[in-house]
Parts: sequence; C-alpha cells; structure tokens
Amino acid sequence: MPTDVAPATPKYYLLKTEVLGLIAGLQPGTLIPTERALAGRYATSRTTVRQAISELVAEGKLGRIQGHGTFVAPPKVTHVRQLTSFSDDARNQGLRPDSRLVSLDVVGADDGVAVRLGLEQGQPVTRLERIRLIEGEPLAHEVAWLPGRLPRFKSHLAKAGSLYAVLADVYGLRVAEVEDTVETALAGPEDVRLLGIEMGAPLLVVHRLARDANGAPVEWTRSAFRGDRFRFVSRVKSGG
Amino acid sequence: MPTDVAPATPKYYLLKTEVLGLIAGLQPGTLIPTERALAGRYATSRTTVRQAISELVAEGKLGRIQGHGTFVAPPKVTHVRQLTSFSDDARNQGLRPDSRLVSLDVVGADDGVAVRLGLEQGQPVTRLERIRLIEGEPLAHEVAWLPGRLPRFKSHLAKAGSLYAVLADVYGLRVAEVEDTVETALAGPEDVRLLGIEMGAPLLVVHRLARDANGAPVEWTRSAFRGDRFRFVSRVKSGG
DNA sequence: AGTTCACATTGGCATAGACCAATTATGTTG
DNA sequence: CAACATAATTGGTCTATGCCAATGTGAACT
Repeated sequence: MPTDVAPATPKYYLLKTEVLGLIAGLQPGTLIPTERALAGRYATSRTTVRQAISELVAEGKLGRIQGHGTFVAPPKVTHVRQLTSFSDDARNQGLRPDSRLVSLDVVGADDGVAVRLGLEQGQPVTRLERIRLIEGEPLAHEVAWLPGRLPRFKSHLAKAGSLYAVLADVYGLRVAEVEDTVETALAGPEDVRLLGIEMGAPLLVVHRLARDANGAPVEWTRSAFRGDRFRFVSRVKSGG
Repeated sequence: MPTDVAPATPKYYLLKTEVLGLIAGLQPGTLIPTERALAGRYATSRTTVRQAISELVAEGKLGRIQGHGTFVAPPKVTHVRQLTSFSDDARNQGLRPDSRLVSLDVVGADDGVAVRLGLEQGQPVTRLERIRLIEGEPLAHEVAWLPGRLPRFKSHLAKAGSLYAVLADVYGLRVAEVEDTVETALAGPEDVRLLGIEMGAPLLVVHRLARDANGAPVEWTRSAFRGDRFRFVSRVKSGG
C-alpha cells in the first residue's frame, strides 16, 4: 500500500483550476456562470464553489457583485514606490492618479506616532487621511502623520495634489530617505467601506518612515493597498 | 426607517474580535479552546468558528495543527532586504538563517526566464531551488535562475552558504542593482507541502531581478514568503 | 413615455451534520 | 516496562439547505 502518496488535493482547489481554465483568454468584465450553476455543472455544493471563487477573487483574478454576478477581473496595477510620491509614481506609468481627502486635522501624537516621529506623546501632529485612486478606482487607504502644524496646509495640498511637492516647495521639507515595511493583512469592515472590497480580502499594508537629509523624520504613513489590484516595486542601486 | 445604517457586521467577524480578546497577553504556543467548544460557548456553528479562526491564522495571530489544536502564534519576523542576500540580511539582525537545497540543475530557459535574463529561449540557465529557514522554521520557497552554466557551483554553494558570496568570490559576478516586485498570493498545494502552511494562506511573492554594474542580468528569482510570519523592509536613500 | 412596485436572480451569511486525517491518550500484550 | 493496537480527540473537507441583501427585470399603473 502506498504510504508516501501526496495528500489528496481538495475538491475546491481542483474546481479553482477548472474555473481558471474557463476564464483564460476572456475579456475583463465577462460574467462567468453563477455559483449555483457551477455547483450543478461540477456536481458539488455551492459552499465548495464559493470557496474556490473566493480564492480567485482574493488573487485578483475574479471580481463579484452581489445581485449582479461574478466576472473576470482586470489585471493588476504595478506601482513603483521609491523616494517619490504616489501621484508621481503613477503618472510615470501613464496612469491617472487621484486622491480623495477623508480628513485633515491637527491632533496630539499617540504613542506609536510619537516614537516614529521622534516627538513626545501628545505633541501636535498633522494627520492626513486619504483614499488613493488609480484610473478612478480606489486602490489604497492612507493615513499620514507629519510633525507639528503646517499653516495653510489644506489649500496648498488642494492646489498641488502631491504631498511631497507641497512639503518641498512650501515648507522646505525634502525627503531624502525612506524606510518601507510591507506585510500582508486582511480587510476588516473599515477597509471594506473605504475601498469597496470584500471582507477578508488580502491587503498589502505599507508603513513608511521618511526622513530629510539630516535624518529628521518628515512623515510617518500607513497605507493599506488592495492586494488583488496592486503590485509593489522597489529599485535599489548600490552606492556608487 | 433607517436607510443609511452601516451594514451589519458579520457574526464571524464579531467572533474574531472575541477570540482576539481571549488570546491577548497569552504566551505563544498556548492552546485555545477547540472549535467545537467555541461553537458551543458562543452559540454558533463550527463553520462560523472556523471562518473566524481561519482569518486569525491568515493574519499570523493563531496557528493550528490537525489532531492537536489551535494555539497562539509567535510574532512576525521582520526581514530587511537590501542589496544583500537572504543569509546576510538575516545575520545582520541576529537571526539564524538556514537553507535547504531542493534541486539544482542546468535547464533550458523558458519564455519568462529568457526575457528577464536577456537570453534566447532554450539557452542554458542554472536553476537553483531552495527552502529558506529562519531559526529553523521554513519561511520561504525560492527559485533562482542564473544565466549559463556555473562550474562546480554546487560544492562552492555548499561551502559558502550565501549565493551572492559565491557569485562574487568565485565567479566575479557582483550585484550592483536589484528590482524587487512584491505582491500577494495564496498558498497552493506545493507551497503547503514545502512550507508546511495551510491551503489558501496569504503569501508575499517577491520577484527579484539583479544586475551587475554594467546592467547585465545576474539573477532572476521568485521567492514565496509566508505572509503570516514575515514582514519585508526596504530602505532607500536618495543619491547623494 | 415614464414611474412604481412586485418578483426573480445572484451573491453573502449562517446552520447542522457527516466523514476523513492526524495526533494523542489509553489499554492491552508480550 | 516497552511496544503495539485501539479508541478518543481535534482540525480538514464537503454536503445540503435556509434566509438575507443587492441588483435587475418586467408588468402594472399613471
């Protein structure tokens, strides 16, 4: 009797492969059969069909809308993130970036923010919360904390659009060095609301600490990118 | 009647919060109640309990072993990734890296590999497949393609351990520039087998193209890191 | 023609239960 | 006491089913 056989592949995974075959070559937006239809065709339960489709949605290969149907998703957006800003990065790729201001306040730094920005807890920081869009589609939820108060910040930002441009041109703050931390997370209710994604969808959460030429913190940001639509690129050259 | 009420939070998400409360402050490795016990305690079905726990596992907060139980997971490992190799990166943080050779062959370049390395399809490339471990724990599955044949490569690699060290010291290939692409993916059967993770677990998939000082490709690598145990850091300074 | 409203369709959430697979505990046997 | 067979425990997969929520359709009514 065989003892070292590979563990049986789950049925939902086989079904996943089937569906991948179904959608190969189809145009983004094309509707695929309904869950109930697939369950019938492949002689399985809707639960199993949903598990297969849920993973394909998480991988960015399918999308779905309640009451409407499940469809082939558009390809991922690649995003270069170096010393530049979101808007500059996007424009460099010929994409139309946009930004929706959610809130802008001066608040007291909490523990985590104070540590990153080298402040005492409670000192004033500017908190900027935005939704980032590419080609009109919400792609990331971003909260940035900047040390101190920035006079007339809101109007400057509205005019320039790019945070880094405003910091450099208006306030003389130039980013010379950044440290990005990338990890995975799963979408909770707030992410669902702000980004229009599914509960439990995978996110790429990026924390960025930007410093000026003297090493002084300029910006501490948490960005939650849709993992199904986004790809992060970083280029590094050796000093020379 | 209210029309703009927030959509009801799913029960499994509430349960997730409950379980997070349960494990707050517990030591890694501590067993939590069984799925059947939780279903009873919170008056819900095992299906719902499993959905909640599955997300906590995906987030790296819990782990589970069939036949044993579900337990509090150890914290994520932060991994700095610069121009250096996996082993150097890890050692710089005081972590004990290790590497398990899966296979090493000279093969004909397929389409994707040929494009990245600037070769014709079918030209010989060295294919190196390894499992990367930190503190004895499998953390990543890595496949590297290097242009051409590398004489006595296997023994050199076994001696030095670090790929980049061998390339530099033995073959005079020095990496001067890398481009990393990071995206999310879900674990399939092979990832499950090689990394000992769950089906559908989130992965951080990194593609790296490394070039020498002349811009010639030196290495094309696909690495699949466990998203539940791993955090990726990249530092960038402006050319000074 | 335009509006409204009921209904069908489709995905979202949850239940209850069954069986399998891996592990651990238990008890029996040599 | 050790080794082995057996049973109980626990997570892994799957089925069948019900109801809810969002969307789309079409008939009925102005």
